[in-house]
Amino acid sequence: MPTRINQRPTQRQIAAQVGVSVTTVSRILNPDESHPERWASPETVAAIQQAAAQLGYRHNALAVSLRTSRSQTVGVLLPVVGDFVTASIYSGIDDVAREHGMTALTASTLDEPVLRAERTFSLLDHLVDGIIFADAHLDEDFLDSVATQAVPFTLVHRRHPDHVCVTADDVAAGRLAAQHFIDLGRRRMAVISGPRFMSTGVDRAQGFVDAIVEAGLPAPTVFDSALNVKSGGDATRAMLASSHFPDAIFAVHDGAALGVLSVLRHEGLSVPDDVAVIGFYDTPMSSAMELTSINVDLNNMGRRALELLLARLSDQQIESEVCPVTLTVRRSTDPSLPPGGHGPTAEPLTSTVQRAPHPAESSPQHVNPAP
Amino acid sequence: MPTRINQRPTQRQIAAQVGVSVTTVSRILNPDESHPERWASPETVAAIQQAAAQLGYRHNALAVSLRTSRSQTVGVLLPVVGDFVTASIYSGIDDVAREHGMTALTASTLDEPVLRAERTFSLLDHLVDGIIFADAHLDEDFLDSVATQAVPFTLVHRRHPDHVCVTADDVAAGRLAAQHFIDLGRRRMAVISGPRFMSTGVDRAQGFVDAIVEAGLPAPTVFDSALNVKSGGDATRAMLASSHFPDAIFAVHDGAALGVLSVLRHEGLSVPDDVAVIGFYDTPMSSAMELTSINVDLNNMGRRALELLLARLSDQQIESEVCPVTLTVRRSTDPSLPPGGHGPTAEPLTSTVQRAPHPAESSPQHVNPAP
DNA sequence: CTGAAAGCGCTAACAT
DNA sequence: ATGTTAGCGCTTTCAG
Repeated sequence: MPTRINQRPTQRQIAAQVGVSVTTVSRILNPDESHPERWASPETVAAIQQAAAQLGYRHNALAVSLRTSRSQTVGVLLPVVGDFVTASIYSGIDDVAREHGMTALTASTLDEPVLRAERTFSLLDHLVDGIIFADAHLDEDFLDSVATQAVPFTLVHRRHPDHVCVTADDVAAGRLAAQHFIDLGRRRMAVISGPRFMSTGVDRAQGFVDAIVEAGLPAPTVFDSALNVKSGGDATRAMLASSHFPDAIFAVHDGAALGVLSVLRHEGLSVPDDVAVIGFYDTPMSSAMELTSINVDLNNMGRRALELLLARLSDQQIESEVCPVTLTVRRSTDPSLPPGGHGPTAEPLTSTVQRAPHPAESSPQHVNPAP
Repeated sequence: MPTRINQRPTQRQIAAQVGVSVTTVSRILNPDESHPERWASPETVAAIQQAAAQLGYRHNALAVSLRTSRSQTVGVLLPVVGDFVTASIYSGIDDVAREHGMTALTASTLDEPVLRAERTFSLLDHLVDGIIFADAHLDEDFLDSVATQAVPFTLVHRRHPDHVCVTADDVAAGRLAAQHFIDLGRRRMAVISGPRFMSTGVDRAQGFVDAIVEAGLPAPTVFDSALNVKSGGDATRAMLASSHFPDAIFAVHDGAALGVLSVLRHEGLSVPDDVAVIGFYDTPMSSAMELTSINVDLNNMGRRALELLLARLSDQQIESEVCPVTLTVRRSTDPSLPPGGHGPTAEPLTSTVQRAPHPAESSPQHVNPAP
């Protein structure tokens, strides 16, 4: 029984107990793939394994890292923790990390350069084997300075022209939204983008504007925003106050789109009759609010970002990847769809435009009388 | 200029460059609080500091930890990463960690016992100085087994009877919701709680039921749910299908409340005329949806959880803490309030019940014509 | 004021 | 099949 209460058992303890050297213990506890398995006699192996189990031995990750100068750890820099987008990306990263017996250390940077540098260095202090940046700024040169260090990295979600990244096909997404509005016969478009340093908003807005201009329609107005509920609402109020009132709004973030819907509703405007709205990320809120939204597999983007990084750590050549996007149509653009929408969010299919499925019947609910 | 491209500089390099021993370098780079500053001659100090700066020296956190058996690191176990609640708690923890020059390592457990154990051990392998569990289960004994290790821990958000924790005043919150409904003249109440192993839902439902029964009203029905949009909607449909249709629903999570609102709306029911709704956590969505919600300072809960843990690490005696809750009233219970609600979420005041402020005028919006 | 020596827990040549 | 030796980068007695 592992009744030890204070000290983690060491290989030395095992060695002493079994009567062998620490080297042997180390070898047994780290079965080397290359050499079959004749590193020790069956008895020794058994004895060591039994002692290890009995003492509750666990590797000291720090000692191993120090010795091997490989920490089996990757750092992940997130702009914020706790929003649907970064959480989904992180989740994919974390899955891959676990599959490879690695640990993902996270840090949030709030998109503040000082904090970002501080946290990056902190990760490096912990000898991370690599870093994934989910908070790249288009205009920054910080990443170049990181490239100076011996630690490889990849970017995810937001791109930077000079580095390997895994992004959504943001330009295509913008075009997809534009085409949908055009198909619906809308003429006066607006797009709520994000800060200029985020490639996501910039690229989406670019694709949106391009497609509309190419269609011979008036160029849409682009609003910068902070990509949250409040700023989405603010942007909408600004639109309402302007002379150029739109009949279609594309918000590059569902949070902002919620702000849009909320303000429109309270101004007595009908969605989609007066204004059609498209959001981004197809969050659970999208389906609850029946919001047409663009879907991208964020989880998989995270996965790929780490997989690329690991490939890079194995000295493979790696290249940027662009992930496909789809449009899930709901009642915020197409009132002919059946109401509801509390079923599971539509799965992305092979086609780029799909209808939301008829909401699934509610599963039988376990009801409990009050105690 | 730090043009090194491959190796982190070590104290040995500095020592060699300056012409002193590593011991001296170490002393200078770790100014000891107790001894004023006469550890080295001013020249040596200057030379070392200059060399360190020039080489871009940084501590090797692993080596330091291994030597001192103090990692300046705490582990945080979250049920999920990426939801508003855990993110807010984590944010408070992270702030305190930074203030103390520590690093917070996170891991998500999805409330799965196997994953939780695995991740906890992984944290211990990294020699964390302490752990904060945000994912306690009421019925588990896993924490007891962790207590066997030499690593101290605290709980946050969810409580466990046997361990120190920082929680919201969940029972009071339930009573607050009940009293508000009672004041509004509602009679047929329901509460959407969470899984039975979460103290949060259990305690809130308990307070809610108690207050209602004490008021001489019929005991509310308690629905278990997964505390997300879909399950909130499912529970609502179950209510609609039952004979006991409520005129007031308390959901112990805003996500579930969104599902409630969504289903009610599509069933053609008016909120709050037909059904009043109260949510929990006062998320940004609350104000966008004009949802009356209970507010608790999650960020501060996180702060306190780590502050208590640090106190514990300094051998101080620590005790559980309960954080106050407030009710922010919006139109989902009180239609007399002005419409809107896109302003900032109401700040909790000293009183326990407050009205949402009149929505702030939208700040001037920076509008950019399309490029 | 400074240095020599020991060692945290572990792995990796290099023996034998 | 196993042990010896050396050392990752750092801190910490203990001597000078």
